[in-house]
Amino acid sequence: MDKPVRPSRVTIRTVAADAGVSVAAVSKVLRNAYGVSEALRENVMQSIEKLGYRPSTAARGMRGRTFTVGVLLVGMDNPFLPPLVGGFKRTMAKAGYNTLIGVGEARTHVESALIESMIDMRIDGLLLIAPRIGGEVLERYASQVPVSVIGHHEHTVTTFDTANIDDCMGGRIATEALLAKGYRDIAMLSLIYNRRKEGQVWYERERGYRAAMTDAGLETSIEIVRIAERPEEMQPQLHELLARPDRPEAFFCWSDIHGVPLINLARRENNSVPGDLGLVSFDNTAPAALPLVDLASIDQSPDRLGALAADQLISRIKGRTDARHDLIEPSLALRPSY
Amino acid sequence: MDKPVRPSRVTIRTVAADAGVSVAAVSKVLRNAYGVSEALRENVMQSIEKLGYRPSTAARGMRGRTFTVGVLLVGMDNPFLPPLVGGFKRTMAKAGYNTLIGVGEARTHVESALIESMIDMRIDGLLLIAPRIGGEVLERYASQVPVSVIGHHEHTVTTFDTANIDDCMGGRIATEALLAKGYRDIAMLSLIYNRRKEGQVWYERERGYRAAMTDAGLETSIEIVRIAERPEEMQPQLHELLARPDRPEAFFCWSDIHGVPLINLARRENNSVPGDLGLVSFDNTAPAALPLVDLASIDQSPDRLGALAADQLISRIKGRTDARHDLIEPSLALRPSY
DNA sequence: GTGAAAGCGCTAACAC
DNA sequence: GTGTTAGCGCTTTCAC
Repeated sequence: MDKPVRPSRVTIRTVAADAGVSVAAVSKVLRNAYGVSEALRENVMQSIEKLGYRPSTAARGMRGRTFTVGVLLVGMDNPFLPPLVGGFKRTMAKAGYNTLIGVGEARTHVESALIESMIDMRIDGLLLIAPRIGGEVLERYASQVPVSVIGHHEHTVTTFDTANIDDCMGGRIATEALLAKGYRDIAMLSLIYNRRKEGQVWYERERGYRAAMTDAGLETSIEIVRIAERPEEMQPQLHELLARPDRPEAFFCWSDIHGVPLINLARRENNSVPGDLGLVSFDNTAPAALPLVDLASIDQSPDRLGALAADQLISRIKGRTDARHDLIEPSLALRPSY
Repeated sequence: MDKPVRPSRVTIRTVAADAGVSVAAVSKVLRNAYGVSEALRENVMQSIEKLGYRPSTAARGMRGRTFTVGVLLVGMDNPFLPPLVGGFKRTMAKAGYNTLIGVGEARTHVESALIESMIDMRIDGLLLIAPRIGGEVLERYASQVPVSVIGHHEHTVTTFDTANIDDCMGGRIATEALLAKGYRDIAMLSLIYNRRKEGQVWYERERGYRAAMTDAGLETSIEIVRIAERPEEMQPQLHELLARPDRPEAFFCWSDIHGVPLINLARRENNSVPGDLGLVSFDNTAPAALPLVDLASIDQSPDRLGALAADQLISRIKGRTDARHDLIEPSLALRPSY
């Protein structure tokens, strides 16, 4: 009474029997392998259709490919992710791959557990989006399965691929847009960090900001304000920032994660944006585009980025062993917030 | 050169050899089965630890449980989903289950393919969130794997479980909130549909709206405006609605999917909300809570809903065969939009 | 309490 | 061009 009753499964053997051929023949038809006559293929396909046969991914995983790839997300909350995953999925689907997603909840050990679990299911490839775990650990996983990483600049690594937008250039473009409007006292809103900053997207964006300020001869005005990521901590920090007597004229926000709450709070506290405050943000997510928000933001072409990572993964699954580290050019979604 | 080299895997046999016991013994320790001495268990655990052994989910799937469950999402865009999936994941994790997610892209055949793929991986259970496919097809899947469904009222079905908030009551609460403020000419914004309406959440919400209006003696004022879901089509329809000479005083929106764009557009076109227009929406997603939006919305307690579905699935995996159809009570997130 | 052995459904050599 | 067969890594009787 403890084991649910299931109708006995249609296996490759059922199909073989029905079509009057060997299991090897069926397997070959399934995998489009060479050495099957048109007649046999037709015959087998008919049986498959008739019996509603579907190969067991689990069993496949024990020998060859599962035709399934995994995606690891930090969390589901960032509205930047849906279009990215969409672009990835579509490209993988065209190549005949299924996509399964795991959510790491921004906790390192959950993330590792999920990655291992996917590897243990014998997925054929793995896309990691803004993983918390560092390069060395990633290399270990990359030795077990083809890996592509988005949101983590590792240009020297050879064991896995990376796809990113040029975050440094994005920071530069955003800052230069503010400079072109005449702002001079421009600060950047970035992230509080406790781990290594090299390779992090926000750090690259900081580099772009610094470069643009320096080129404009404003290195003395460079100021990076670090704000928490979790809403409860972020709000009071943003509030405090807006109340500063020496508040900068304008902010470049490393992400809409900070940018959208900031413009909301600023306007709510009767600052006109632009006017009292200039704001350019990063990621160009849906909330930034809401008419009541209307926040200028650097666009990452997330769908293209996802498709790019998919291309990398596909070619790596096919056998490529040298690394690709691709960058996409960012652009600014112009909106009247600065 | 076409096959990537992988270090040979640590299998159950490696562990058995290292610990000097049989594979059966290792398997039993792994599954906490009866009939293993404390000494043997200790011994095996040590080898597992030492070798960094992880059982292959794929191989497990061929015989027993995979300790993995699947979630099928319509799409990733709805900000209502992250907290729901979070609640589900956490409860499943406590029971020792991994959660993998598939995205159906609101297309029926993608959805079916994904469900079948997960079943073919031998997941132990399946959570379907607002599936496009109908009850009959769901029953077929439910015969292959334990299934729980959110966002689809099917109170009579016995082969799978459902977890929902009481959408009808939600519609009633929202409408009554508007009535209490003195609005009388209240319309509802709902969905254009081409498939069956029974069991759909928006239809349940419509029922609640109708009931509240009728109870208030306003059945003659009942009006349901149907709006498209895709942004490109939605925008002009909302615009047209706001421009109507006989525009109702207030709207109950079936979801923030319509509610958030509507309040944005209304204010952008210089309507004061509330004042010129009263608005109560449904789902209480993050964008509704933005200070510049500040839209009253029915809260579904998505985390509790996810946890509820997880409980259902766990008990069904354990062998329960009678159906559970649970409802959660909705509440109104009070905000000054009406 | 422990181990030997028979599969689970598939793929891929290899033989015919 | 087609079939035979040996596993893949695990679970699970059933002897001992």
